[in-house]
Amino acid sequence: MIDPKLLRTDPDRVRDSLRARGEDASLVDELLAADEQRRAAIAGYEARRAEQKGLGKEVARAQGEEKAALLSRTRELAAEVKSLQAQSDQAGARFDELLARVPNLLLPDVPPGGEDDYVVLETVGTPRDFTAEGFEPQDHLEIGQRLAAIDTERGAKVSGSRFYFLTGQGAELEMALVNLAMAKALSWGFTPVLPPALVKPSAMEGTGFLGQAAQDVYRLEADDLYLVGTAEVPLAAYHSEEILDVDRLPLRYAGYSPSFRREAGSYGKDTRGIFRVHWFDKVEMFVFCAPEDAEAQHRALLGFEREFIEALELPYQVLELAAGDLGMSAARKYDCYAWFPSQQRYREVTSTSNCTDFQARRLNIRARFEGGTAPVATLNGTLCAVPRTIIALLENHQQADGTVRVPEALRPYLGGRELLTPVAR
RNA sequence: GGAGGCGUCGCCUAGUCAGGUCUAUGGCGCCCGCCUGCUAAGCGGGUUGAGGGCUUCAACCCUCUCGCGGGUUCAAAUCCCGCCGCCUCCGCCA
Repeated sequence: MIDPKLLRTDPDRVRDSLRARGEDASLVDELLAADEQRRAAIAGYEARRAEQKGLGKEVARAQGEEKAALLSRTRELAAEVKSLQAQSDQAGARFDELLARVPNLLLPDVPPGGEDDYVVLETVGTPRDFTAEGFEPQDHLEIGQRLAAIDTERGAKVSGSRFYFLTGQGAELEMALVNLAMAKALSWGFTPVLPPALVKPSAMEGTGFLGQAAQDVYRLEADDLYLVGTAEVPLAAYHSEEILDVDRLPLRYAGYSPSFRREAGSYGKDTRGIFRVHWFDKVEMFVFCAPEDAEAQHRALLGFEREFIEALELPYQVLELAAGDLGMSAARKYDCYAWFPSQQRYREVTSTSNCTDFQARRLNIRARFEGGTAPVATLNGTLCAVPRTIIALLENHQQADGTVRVPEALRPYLGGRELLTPVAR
């Protein structure tokens, strides 16, 4: 959530942020009205309650008739206090509910517009010219099937559409990618984490995934648990309700976990292969830091993502997303899009968000700064989303003879192998 | 799944049976000060967190906070109900 004090001190800033995201700014006026009601109700309750407590002490001291007289007075007061408390609770709940609907404030210079209004910050590397090499590039599914690495047919048989098995070299590839990613993260000072993939509603709510994104989340009705769509959720909630040691910030974690997404509303989109699936594994970076360090940490996360993509020798672009495409929690977001030869375009492989203090407020994660405790900033970034990374690898490094070249950085994690080779089935 | 025990302001702890100056005790740790060749000890004070009032700051004041949520009562750390977590034992299982 945003800082509720801002509503009173700088409501126009909140309005501007809502408008830039393409949302209705009248929410701010509703909130201001609700805030006033809430404050009045609380003040009324607190005054009466103080009176009641004072009388209570007199009752404790008094004896006999005096006590009986006091008791009859305080009985009336008790009823009044109870009703005032109910009013105050209700007004507070109304305010909280409205406040939870406000998305994070944008950072300066976030590009205006929606999904298509991203800004390409940089293009790195050059897509291969397969025509000049004299062969037609195949798409990842054909390559994956030839290598006996990807099996979507049996995925559909066992689990339904948008499911797959990684087998043989495909399974080895995931292990290699994850090990490379984790080794790099470790060298950068991240703490490796294997988090739970099922979380309570509070964790989902706190990370902002039960807002507009709720229809994309799997829920286990019988146990009131959610399947996480990213390790960001358990990693963020890891320190919920805690006051962190400011001297140990930034805290940086690299979580490896499965990710589950219903992909509601994407029917018919990216149906071939493993580009858009209901389940995949991912290594996710997560940072807790002081608010003033957040932008620097964000640039660092983007740098780590780029280093990983470059280690895999993939051509890519760095994008800054526009206001309307940030999601509820992010104040700024950078994506890396890798070149996909079969589609002749760049597609998303990583994404990093600066959530400033938005998630920390919801999850009650603070640190003791000079001048008191205050929410920290949280940031997240994809290090390796396995299926999309596999797609990019297979397609970009395929060769005319049907083999796939293994980039040098990955070889140590594949027993030194330089090539993935077709397997008869 | 069954039985029992436990959960108090950083850590430990008193208080819960017999509801009321509990405005939560004491110790450790930590912070500030005094004292002091230095250090230690000693002495004095402070030390849960949140929201609000006053507001330049500080001091001060109010409400909430004894795992969480309800209930009983004029009044709940204390009584009742539900839930969560931890520990011990039993059963089942990768």
